[in-house]
Amino acid sequence: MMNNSFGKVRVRFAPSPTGGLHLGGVRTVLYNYLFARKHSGDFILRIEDTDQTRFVEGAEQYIYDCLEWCGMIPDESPAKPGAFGPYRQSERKEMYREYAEQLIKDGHAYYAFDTTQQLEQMRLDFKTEENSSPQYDSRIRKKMKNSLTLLSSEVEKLIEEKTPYVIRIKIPENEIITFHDMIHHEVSFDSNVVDDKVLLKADGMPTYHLAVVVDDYLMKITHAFRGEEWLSSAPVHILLWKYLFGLNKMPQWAHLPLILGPNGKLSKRDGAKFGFPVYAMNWTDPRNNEFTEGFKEKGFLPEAFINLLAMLGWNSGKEQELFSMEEFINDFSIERVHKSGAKFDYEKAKWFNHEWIKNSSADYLFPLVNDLFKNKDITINDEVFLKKIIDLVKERCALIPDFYEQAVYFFQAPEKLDLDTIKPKWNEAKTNFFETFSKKMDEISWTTADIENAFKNLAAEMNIKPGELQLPMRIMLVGGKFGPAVFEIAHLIEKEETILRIKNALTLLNS
RNA sequence: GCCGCGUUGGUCAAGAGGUUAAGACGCCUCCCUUUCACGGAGGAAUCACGGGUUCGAGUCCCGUACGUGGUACCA
Repeated sequence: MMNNSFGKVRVRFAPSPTGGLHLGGVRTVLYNYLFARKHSGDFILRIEDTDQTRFVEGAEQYIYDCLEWCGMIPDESPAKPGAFGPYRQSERKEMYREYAEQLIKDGHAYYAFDTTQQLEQMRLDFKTEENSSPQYDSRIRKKMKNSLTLLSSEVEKLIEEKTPYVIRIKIPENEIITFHDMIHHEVSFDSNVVDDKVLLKADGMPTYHLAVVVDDYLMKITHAFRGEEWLSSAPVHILLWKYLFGLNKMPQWAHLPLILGPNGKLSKRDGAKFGFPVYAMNWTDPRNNEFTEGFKEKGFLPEAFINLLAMLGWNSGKEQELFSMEEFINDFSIERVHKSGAKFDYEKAKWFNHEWIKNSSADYLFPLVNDLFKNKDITINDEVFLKKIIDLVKERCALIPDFYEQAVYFFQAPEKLDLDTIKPKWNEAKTNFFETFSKKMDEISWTTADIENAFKNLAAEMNIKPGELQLPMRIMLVGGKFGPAVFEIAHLIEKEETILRIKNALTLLNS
């Protein structure tokens, strides 16, 4: 897909490094990434750190880590500069001013000297019932302290005296600003309800509005995808493009629908409240040590995370729900992204992960499960054995940590036995059976089939239904009512361990 | 308040004027399995509301309601 005067497709993800990367953010990256790959374009990471008061230590590195975990490495970024650097807006500070000055020269912007207090006063003074929050607009600006109301000599004087000022865009009156959005199609705004946004702040830094337009131009961005929360400020950006570079050079816009929580917009509070992660990876805010859980650490596979995110707001039109990144790249189209926000459903998210775990090989899962056990102080020496166990239990695991409960009894005797389920029906005959069975084990060649045969033959001999013995056997070995075939388990934990666990259980049952 | 955007089962969604309104998650029943899961077969459950347009509307138009975003020298 070609765009305007540029050849190659270039898209960007432009987060501000303020900490955490939530579901919606990752999905924005994803759609950018898929689009870039689909059209053999470039995927750029630009750090939008123009608000120096919100800088958070480690936040940029965290973004790289998340992108790497998800398998979406940018082609150009602060860490891997291309030909359009620098890639941090704070390092581009000097580039923005000339564009702001140009706008003033052309009559599309002006200096404003109002202090914060004066702005607050204005909002108070002009507040009415019909207008609960007055904006700095075409009507109000005539009453404020700016280069539109001041004499040019006064303006020069103020600037000479180093009076702090900002540069504001001068929104035209009575214009309908219309633009095409790849998802929403035609969107239009009345310029009379758009305010004169600050373009250049008193500290010389641009606001998002100026920076995004200038950088998208300078970086030759062809398609700009961002969250729908930006739709309301789109008219400012459109105007800026028109005044600065020409609408024909403007990237195509796509405003992505929001991802919602169980009641309304998704917040990190929802995570704590409903017990699901909202960030890609664990994040601890260095300012207050506030911890927010991540999908990675919760036990999600990155493939599953990507998969579930992609399906939240986009659909291929086919029945297929499980997609690899390659398949997504192949099938993705921005036109099929939905207009409306999607509510995040943790149950469905787990289903995706479960499917991915089931479909993953033991080789792939091994490092994750191995780490899990290591963190629980269980060292596994036999890699081949663990992989066998992984294949045996993976269909029972929705999240990686589930492997612990589902497999720990292969490595150590269960700490607690669910005796309550067998005690009511326990009797001497059963004790007798298990004692006899333990003694007979030496005669059994220790294969799953032989154990089962011996077990069933003895049950028949002693006139007990095998079914009444199998559950007790399971609880003795596993601790609870779960896990794969019980004779398979006996086979895998070996004869001595089997005898030992039966013996211990018998002691408990008869005490 | 004002402005923008949106609205198909509880959730994700297919659907682009004529369908018995797909499919998935979750829930329920049954089968498989004398465990749990996997797998298989069924089931309950939806076009926000009201007006138009049309022979015919989930699909087009208008209004209302509801949701959501913006309304910062934050992004």
